[in-house]
Amino acid sequence: MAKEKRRSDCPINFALEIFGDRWTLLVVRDMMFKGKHYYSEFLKSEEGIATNILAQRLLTLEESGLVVKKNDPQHGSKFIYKLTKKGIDLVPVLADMIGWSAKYDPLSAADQEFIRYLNTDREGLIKTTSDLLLKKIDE
Amino acid sequence: MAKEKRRSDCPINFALEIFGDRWTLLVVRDMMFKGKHYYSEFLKSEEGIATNILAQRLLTLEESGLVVKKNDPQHGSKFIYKLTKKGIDLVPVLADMIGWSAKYDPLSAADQEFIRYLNTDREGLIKTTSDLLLKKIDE
DNA sequence: CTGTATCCTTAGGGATACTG
DNA sequence: CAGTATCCCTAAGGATACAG
Repeated sequence: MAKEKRRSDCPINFALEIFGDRWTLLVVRDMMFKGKHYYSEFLKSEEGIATNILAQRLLTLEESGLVVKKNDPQHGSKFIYKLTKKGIDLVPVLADMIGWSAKYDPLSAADQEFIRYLNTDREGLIKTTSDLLLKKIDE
Repeated sequence: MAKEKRRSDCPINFALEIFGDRWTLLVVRDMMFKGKHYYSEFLKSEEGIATNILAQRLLTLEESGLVVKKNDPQHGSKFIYKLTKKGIDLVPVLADMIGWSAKYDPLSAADQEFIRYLNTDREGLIKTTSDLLLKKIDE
């Protein structure tokens, strides 16, 4: 967890060093498309992330500035995790990944409405999704 | 390397199981944006991939159908690696990753012309890049 | 509920030597 | 040149227990 020297200044490498692993983007997905905000909600996702891994990824997501952790006024002792603008700006990347998988994965469980929206009005989809998330930042 | 059971049918998970690691997309990047086609060219990239890792990733990329390996008629004993349509269809994902990193990485070495093209005419950029790569398939 | 801590196993990966 | 094969070490990750 100590800060490692980056391997290069290539933008693809920069992105990979933040979310180039098999768990980080699943947590982002949960916040981005499934409206999840709580630790216990992430834990319940079907891929079955381990509690120590989840805690670790939430921490690095926070350190990278993609996520903020706040005390949740509503639920008292609970914490709430939200995407920042920097995190929300990954909507296009995730959306395109979904589109690609929907095209090539025979078993894809992608939401068909989402895919049609993506294919007919990508800009609109991204704006709608992003605006919804941006509004949540200040709640 | 044995086929593992997938963790879920989520499209994001599908994508991550193919290229959700710290090396695969760097190899794809080399083919997609740097015009690299040979093993030795990938080895030379500045991130310094190890030879065993490179061989392994090229194999899984082939198995996933993103890359094809052919004997290179020009160079005799050499092999040439090319992106397939399935691989080329990742251009939007990589392009958006580059755009995101260029925005948030202070040290980003992203090509400025590329970024301006991306921000002013994303569709055009994707089409130009993809068409170029598609033409190579049958060479 | 939200994590830490621990233990243990496996996968990832660097270095290097070697083969067709 | 294009890999394989080793060796060895570290990081990733699963299971489970426990603490604030």
